Amino acid sequence: MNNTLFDGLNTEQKNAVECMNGASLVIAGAGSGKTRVLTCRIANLLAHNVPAHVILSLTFTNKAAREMKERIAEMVGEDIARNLWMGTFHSVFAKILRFEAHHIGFTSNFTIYDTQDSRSLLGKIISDLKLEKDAYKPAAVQSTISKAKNNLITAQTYSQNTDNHKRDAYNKMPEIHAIYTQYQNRCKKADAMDFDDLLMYTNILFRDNPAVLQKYQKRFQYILVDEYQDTNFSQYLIVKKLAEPQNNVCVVGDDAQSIYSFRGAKIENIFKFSSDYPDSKLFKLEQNYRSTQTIVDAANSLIKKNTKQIPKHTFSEQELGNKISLIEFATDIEEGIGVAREIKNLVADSELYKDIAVLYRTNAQSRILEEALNKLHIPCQIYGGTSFFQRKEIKDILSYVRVCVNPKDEEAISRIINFPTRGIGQTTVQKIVLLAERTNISVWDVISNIELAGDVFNKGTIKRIIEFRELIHSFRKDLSEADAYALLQRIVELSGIYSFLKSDTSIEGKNKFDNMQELLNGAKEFTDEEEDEISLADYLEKIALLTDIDSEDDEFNKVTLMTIHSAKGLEFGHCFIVGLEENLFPSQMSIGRPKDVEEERRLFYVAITRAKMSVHLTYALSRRKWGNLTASTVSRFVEEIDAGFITEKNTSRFSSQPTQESTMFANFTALRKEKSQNDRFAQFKRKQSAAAQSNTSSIPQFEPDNPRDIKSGTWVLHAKFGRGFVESISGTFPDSTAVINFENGEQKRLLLKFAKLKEVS
DNA sequence: ACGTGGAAGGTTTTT
DNA sequence: CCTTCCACGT
Repeated sequence: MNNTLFDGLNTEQKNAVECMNGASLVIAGAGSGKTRVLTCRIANLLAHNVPAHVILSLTFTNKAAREMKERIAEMVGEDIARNLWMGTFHSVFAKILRFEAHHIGFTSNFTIYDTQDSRSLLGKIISDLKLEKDAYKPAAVQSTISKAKNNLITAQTYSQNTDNHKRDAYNKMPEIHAIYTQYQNRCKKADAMDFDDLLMYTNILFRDNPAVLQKYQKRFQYILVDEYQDTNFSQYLIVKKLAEPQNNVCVVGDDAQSIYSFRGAKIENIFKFSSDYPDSKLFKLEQNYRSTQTIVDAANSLIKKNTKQIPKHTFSEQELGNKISLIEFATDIEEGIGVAREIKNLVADSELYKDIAVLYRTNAQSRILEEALNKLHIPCQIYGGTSFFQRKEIKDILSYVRVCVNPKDEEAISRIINFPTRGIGQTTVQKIVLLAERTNISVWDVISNIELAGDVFNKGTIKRIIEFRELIHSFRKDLSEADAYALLQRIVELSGIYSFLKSDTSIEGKNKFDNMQELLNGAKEFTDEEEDEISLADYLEKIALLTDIDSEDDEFNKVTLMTIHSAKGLEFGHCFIVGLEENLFPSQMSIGRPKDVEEERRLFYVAITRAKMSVHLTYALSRRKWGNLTASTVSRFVEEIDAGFITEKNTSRFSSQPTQESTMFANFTALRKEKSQNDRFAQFKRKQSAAAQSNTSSIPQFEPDNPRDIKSGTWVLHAKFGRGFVESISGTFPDSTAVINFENGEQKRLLLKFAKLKEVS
């Protein structure tokens, strides 16, 4: 039919694309062109007159969905591609749940609680139930409940099951069932769902409403699932139910890359696909088009050590390539510097920064690496860590929006009821919550009828609560008319957040103020960008389900720093995999549990196979943990790669002189205070406002230098103040300040990161 | 009600 | 090391 569709596909890929009906399992090794197969398969369906809106394609990140949509749009046109249902499980089914919310006792404006929100609620419940908080750690309780939800065990079934009771008693947390039950009640009363609820309630919706299920079964005639090896039971069942009865379901995955079991993912899903769908076809994509032969063979030699696998033989016909280098360092700091130096070497060999990635097991490792790269002036971008939207000031502002959209949102109310402080203290809040509990209404309902509780609160308190209520009411009035940006602007102003942050003159406070501005700019951009009428609820949902990978854009030439988990599905020319030490990678948590070590091994496999050209492994003999130096040994995984693929370089013997080392160390400890750089959203916005500022100035336009490069004792140009002499620089980036004597006679102390200075001779 | 300071406690990985 | 929690003073 459409021959161009199949151009350049190998036989197996072609077969996988061509097969339209029935169930198919595509085992796609790393770099085997699986995204291509998925996009071509969808394009092929469209070419056979399958309407776009009956195709549901579930991806692992929103970014993957966006990119796939773009590629399909190039093939079949934007008008058609836009009608495809494409996104993560969470975002697609959140959308559906909003349509169908009334069936399960929610409104379409329900809030999505993030990990922080749900943990905070759990903490409250634990203290409400008067349980020992030493035994009941919110994080542990949260993960137990999360696991239950991912296996579709509701609070009710959980409470009835004696096995759960036994296990919880063994873990010294016998009351988890009570916490779970109350947690679900509180969430429902708050019209809120956590991430796991999105999937669980989807299952409940389909289970209890056959007509609704039928509607979506009819709508989604073709279902595609990417990264199937990382689906959990809840997701598995959604797919299974929706696909019935035609079972036009195509799942793509690689058992060797299953790395999310901590989140409930079941590698078994991919193992048993063929028995779940007895008529299913199996396609194996075994040729790796991404990496050199050495990389593929080395990765294979590693993954062989795992016991249970779907048999496959992945191979590369690319060049043989360099061996994998292995470098030992004396300390974690030297490891960072060593990696930075190696990157310099690559760049000297005309490689681009953006084709290089540094991958690590834990986010905590990122700082030292970032410092080292900064030190050698290597541009880099960190993904993950505390995201912009999780910062306190941002969450506080967004909590106002959340309360406007859904006043029952208890977590949001408790964040803002006394922020900025308006004389409604802890005791008052506790009383309100207690009253809500006792009368079985929401916290907002109590606030709405606070006048009736004259015996519980004194007059002044009631007055203040009413003021708060009226404030929210005034925002809600504008909800339908004002766009996200306009309302946010009103919120920060009328709530007092604007003046509160403005009056905080500490460097931290300035940072927060700046973040607030960035949030507003981001909202403006969002409202401007979207063609359709966008509600605040949409804005919130977008933010709630955002991943840091989602906001990635490749236009900057920077080295990528990220966890291996985040690197899933990505590829880079050259990969540095750092911290290959026992108890770090494999993680300490996994050691002793063979199943977990296998997952760590798969994680290492994923890391290696991200690279096209070269892989560099590093480890340090000592590493700082909680401020203490701890000795470490090389990871078992390194030795599991066939030695023939590795060349060893030992630099720990050539480490710097003690004196140099100690000064270097001192510098780094000073640098360590550096924070908040790891946020691409913020950086992106900073860039934008920099551009905006230089346009409005009366001084000739100029490109500011990197603020890190500004030295004291030099002449600089400032957009507003003109020429000036840098008297001194103090503090560490990004909080470093410069005292500058300007030619107009003014002396200013400026935060370097905002000052937009350019050195002049 | 609210800010401060000192002590304790906490690290995988993420939608 | 860095964050969070609690007790105390205002």
